[in-house]
Formats: sequence, C-alpha cells, structure tokens
Amino acid sequence: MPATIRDVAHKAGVGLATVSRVINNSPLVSETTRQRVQAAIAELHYSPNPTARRLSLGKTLTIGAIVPFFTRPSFVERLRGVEGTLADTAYDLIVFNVETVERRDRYFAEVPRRDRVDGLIVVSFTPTDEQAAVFRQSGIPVVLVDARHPALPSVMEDCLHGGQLATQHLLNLGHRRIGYLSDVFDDPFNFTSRSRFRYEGYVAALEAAGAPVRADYLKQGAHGREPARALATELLTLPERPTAIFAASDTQALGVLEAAREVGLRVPEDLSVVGYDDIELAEYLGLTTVRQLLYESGQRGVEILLEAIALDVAAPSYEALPTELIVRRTTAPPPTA
Amino acid sequence: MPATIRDVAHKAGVGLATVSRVINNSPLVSETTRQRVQAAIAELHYSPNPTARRLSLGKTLTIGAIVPFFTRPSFVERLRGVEGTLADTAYDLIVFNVETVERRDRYFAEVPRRDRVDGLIVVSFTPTDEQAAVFRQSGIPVVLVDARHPALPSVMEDCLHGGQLATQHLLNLGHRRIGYLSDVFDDPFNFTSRSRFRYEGYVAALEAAGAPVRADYLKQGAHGREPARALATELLTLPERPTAIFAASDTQALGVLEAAREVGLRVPEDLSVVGYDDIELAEYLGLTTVRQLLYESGQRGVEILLEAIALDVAAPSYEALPTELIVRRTTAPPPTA
DNA sequence: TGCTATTTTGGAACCGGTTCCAATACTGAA
DNA sequence: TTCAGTATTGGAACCGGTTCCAAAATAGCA
Repeated sequence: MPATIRDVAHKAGVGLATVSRVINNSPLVSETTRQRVQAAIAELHYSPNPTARRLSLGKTLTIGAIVPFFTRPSFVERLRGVEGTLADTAYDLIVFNVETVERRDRYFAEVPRRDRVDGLIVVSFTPTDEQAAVFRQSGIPVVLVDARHPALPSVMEDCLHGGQLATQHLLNLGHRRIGYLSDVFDDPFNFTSRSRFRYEGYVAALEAAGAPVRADYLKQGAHGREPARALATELLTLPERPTAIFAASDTQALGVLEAAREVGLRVPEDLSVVGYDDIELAEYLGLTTVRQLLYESGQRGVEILLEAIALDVAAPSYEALPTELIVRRTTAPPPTA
Repeated sequence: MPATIRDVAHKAGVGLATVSRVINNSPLVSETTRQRVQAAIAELHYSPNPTARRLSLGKTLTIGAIVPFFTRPSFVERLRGVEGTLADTAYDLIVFNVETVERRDRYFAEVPRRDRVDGLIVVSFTPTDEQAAVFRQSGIPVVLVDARHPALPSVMEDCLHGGQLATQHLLNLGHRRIGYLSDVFDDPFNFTSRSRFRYEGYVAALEAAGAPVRADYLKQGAHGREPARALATELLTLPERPTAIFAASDTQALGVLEAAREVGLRVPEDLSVVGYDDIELAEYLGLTTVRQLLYESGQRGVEILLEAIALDVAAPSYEALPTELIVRRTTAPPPTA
C-alpha cells in the first residue's frame, strides 16, 4: 500500500498539517522542517492521493471534452490542441466521444456537473438554447470550440471570412460562374452552421464583385465524398455549368474531383475546385483549400476555460480565429478567360 | 450546492447507511423504505458525488490510455475502440497523448499508479523490460494494444500473418522479385517491431515459395511518405529492380506510388504495390493493402483490462487479431509474366 | 404470549487529503 | 529578565461517500 500523509508526518516527526504545507509549498514552514519532511517524503516514495485531494478541495481537477472526435480528422486535430494545452497543467482530460445523437444527449445531460468536471470543452456542437441554459446552470464553465452560442464563450474560425477568401480567389482568377457545394445547413448534430457561414462569405464575395448568386449553383446533401460526387455531377451537367466549385469541405471537394473526372473535365483547366479544411489528403492531391487553425482552436478553448475557472466567471464571448487560403493546383483561370 | 447523501437521509427520515444501500441497490432494504428514499432522491435531484465515492471505495473508477493518438490515423481508430467500449461502463477514460519521447517517459512514470487509474491501456508502444517491470509493480493491470511484451497481457494483430498475406498475394500473381520497404525496426518510440514481424511474414512467404530473399530488396528509413519515396526510388533504379514492393504502411506505399510515377513506371502494369493499414486514402487511391481490426483491438484491450481488474490478476497473455488482405487496383501480374 | 431467528436499520469509523484556529516557539525591544 | 509580537506548528473538523457492527424491529414458532 502506498504511503499516506500520516505516514510521512509520523516518520518526519511533525503534524500532518505541516506535511500538507510542504507538499503545497506554503511559505509557513521553516526551512529545517521542510527539509526533514522532504526527506521523509523521498524515503517513503510518497505522493499525495489525487482522489483525496479532489474531495478535500472540492474540485475535480479534471476537464471534460465532448467531441465527435473520430468522425472527421479536423476534430481530432482540435482535440489535440485541447490535450496538448492541458498536459502542462494539473488537470486531467476526460474524453467523451460522440458518434450518435443519443450519446451526445446523454453526455450533455450527465457530464456538466460540478462534481464530475471543473470545466467542459464542447467541440463542434452548436447547442440549442435549452442546452446552453443547462450548461450555464451547471455551475461550471463551458467553452465551445468550433461552434458559437450567444450565451457561452466560443472560439471559432472565421468561416465567413474563409468563404470569402475562397470565393475571392476564384473571382480574382476571372471566374464568374462559381458553384457552392456543402452539407445541409441543419443536420441532427448541429454541426454545420459552419457551412452556412461559409456560404454567407461566398455570397458576400460574389455580391461585392457584382457577380450573380444563382440558386441552381447551390447544392447540398449529406456529408461525404460520394454524396458530393453526385451533387457535383448535377452541377457539372447544368446547361450553363459553373467554371469553379467551392466545396465546404475537402472531403466534398474530393467528390467534386471525381465527378469532374467522370464528366471528362480537366482540373484546373476546365474546372477550378476549392476545398475547405486542408486535410492531409489535400496536400497530396494539390487541392486548393482553406486552412483553419485547428490545433490553436482547441488550445484557445482551454485557455479561455482555465481562465474562467480561475476567475469563476464564464462570460459569453466570441473569438474568431483567422483562416488562410492555401493555393495549390486545382485552381486556374476559367477556360474562356 | 448539490444535495449530499445526508440531505437525502434527513429528508427521507432514515440513516445515511440506508440511503447508501438504496443507491447501490443492496437487497438489504425493505421495499417501503426504498421508495421513501427514492422519492427524497428525486425531490432533491440528488446524485452521488463521484469523488467521494472513489475515495471511499479506494478505486479511481478511471482507466488511463497512453496513446500516440494523433500521429497516425490508425491509433485514433484503436483509441476509438477503447473509448467506445468504456462508454458503457462506470469508468471514465483519461487520455494521455504522446508525441515526444519525453512525454512518453513522463506518462510511463506518472500514470501507472493505484491512486491515479484502476487500469491502463498502452497503445502502440512496446515497453522495455524495465518499463514492463514498472508496470507490473504498479499494482494495476496494464494491457498492451498493438504491441507485445512477454510480461504483460497484449492484444496485437497478427503482423506476421499480415506480411505473409501480402507477400503471398504477390507471389500468387507471379512475382518473384519483391521488395520490402519499412521504417527502421527500432525507433525511439519502439513503435515498429510491427514492421519487423511483417518482414518476418514476408520472408516466411518467400521462403515457402522458394523465392529469393535479397538483402538489396530491403529498404528502411524514417516513417513518412517522403522518406519512403526516396527509398523506393533506390529500389526502382536497381539494375534488377523488383517487380513488386510491399510497404509496411499505406503512408509509405504512397511514397512508393510517387516514386513509380517519377521513374516512369505504371502501376500495376510495371510495378505492383501493396500497403498496410487500409487508411482512408487507400480506398480513394485503390491501393491494395492489409487491413487490421483496429477498433476491435482497442475493444479487446479494454475487455481484457476490465477482466483483470475484476479478477485482480493481470496474467501475461497474447492475443492475435486476424488481418485481411484488401485487393484493389495496385497489384497485377509482373510485366514479364 | 414469550422467546429466538431473521430482517432492517443507523451510528460511527474510515478513505486521505486541506485548512481553520488555537497553542507553542521564537524574536527583539524594554 | 519580561513581555508583546511574529513565526511555526499540530489538533481536529471537514469533504461525501461506504461499510462494519451492534441495535432495533419484525417474523416465526412453540
């Protein structure tokens, strides 16, 4: 059995309060006593029991992260930012992976409790107003990463700007007929108001350039390469097909590339394609895309959370992370230009 | 402040021991008392404080997972198996991500402690004998997933068989000059005895078929596409180049494909390529590869761990998970055949 | 009805820390 | 040398559960 603080106190010939002070390096201990206690600690290989500490302090010294972390690589990268930032603190990270709506609801109900975690990071889920209210009433700070709610602190990349960047790039190349392809704006997970913001950026860029925003150039479907391929085929067989397609994710951009191949269009000569996310594959395939600060988003989320814990307030806030356009080999001037 | 067990006891007019019995549905409570207590619990929205429970029980109700989880997609998939299996139990999962040797050593030293976790899953690290000894002395069960050590319970795919499968496939197609490309057998993380086992499978298959095992057909270097590309180029510019290359990972197989393209060899007409892992990209590119039961490996690891915790013994064991050959479009008979 | 056997029940100790508060040990000045 | 004032120290209560053990309540049987 491991040594307890009482064993140390006994061996060092001091009271337990003194040992506790040494452990938490309080200045209220004389140098000689400190050394005596430290010798005892070393001799007994003592290290404080975390559970007892938690109970006594009334804190869990634990941060929870609710993440759909396996469904897309970008979530994993954000989680990595969370883990990496927490690793240098005294907090443990408990991971709650969500792959179904049921699991999400279960975690949303069970995890945000004072005696379970000291703070909670929620990645890529936009809570409903009721859920946000539950978070607020839980008494622990909850920070959203890659999502946004007016009642909660949020860190999110600037999708609107990202959409603008991508579209502007295509406009600069001379494109005027630019399609937009994404998953549906409202899915059961509430993932994707992101693609809505990207769409808004797309629209803003088009309007600023005086280019038409055509309803038949907007295609939406389930997430994934295959559905995107089908949608892209529809776009590319329109009587007046777009000369460029902006896909709301790289995965979907892959579907677009496939569709182009099938239809017999060369990329980028006949068709320009821009993705979003900059997944590993994007570099391999030379896909022009928008890169987000994924790791940093998790990092900032944790920083905000730890601050909220320290100050015991979690004021709603919104922090936008910049995005960056990565120009590779799938974009070029339109064929007629 | 949330209600405590004493609040419930007071409200229900019973002693705390009785409330505790109701919570842990002990049979030693009369039906009427049980209902009275349950009413009080419901009314106060009581739920037991996990930290207090842990301290009292002397268990952490927590499982730790030390994983290099972001460095490769396959690790994430295994971790997913761990998380998914734990989600239906009373255990929390604390994740320790390792990206540097320092972090690994720190976690190996700090995490396997009775008062920290009840059990530990170590993914994709082969411990040294000293490390294994530390694990055993920690007093908590430690299960290796995707690694193996004679002193510890281990779950690992049958690499040898995987290597055999891939090589046999190429032999069946008529290849006799088959190269093997992998990372070095010993790296600082001790990841890769896996590629050694795969190599052994490769050798076994060649020998069984009476095909030559040539030293100049074995190339090793750092993991990653780029180093693999360089190594493959060496292989492909040999005076008598191999007609097929078996790469120890899909990532490295990508490098082989690039090298083939640069050297002007068509795949699979001039060169057959087999990878290992079946990463997402493999399907996209039509890469023939060996698939492992990644999710299942994490799952089995947890099952073994929970059993060891329940029985309070962690006998060394080794469980091999089957592998499967996925034939796609990068393998064909050799050009001369 | 009386007495033992069996259920139920509650008190109190315990898990291993932290911290308030009073007690003790020092310090320097008078 | 005495005494106030400060620096150290230790005892005990507390965090919120679980569980041993003895006591109380009920049941069963003569």
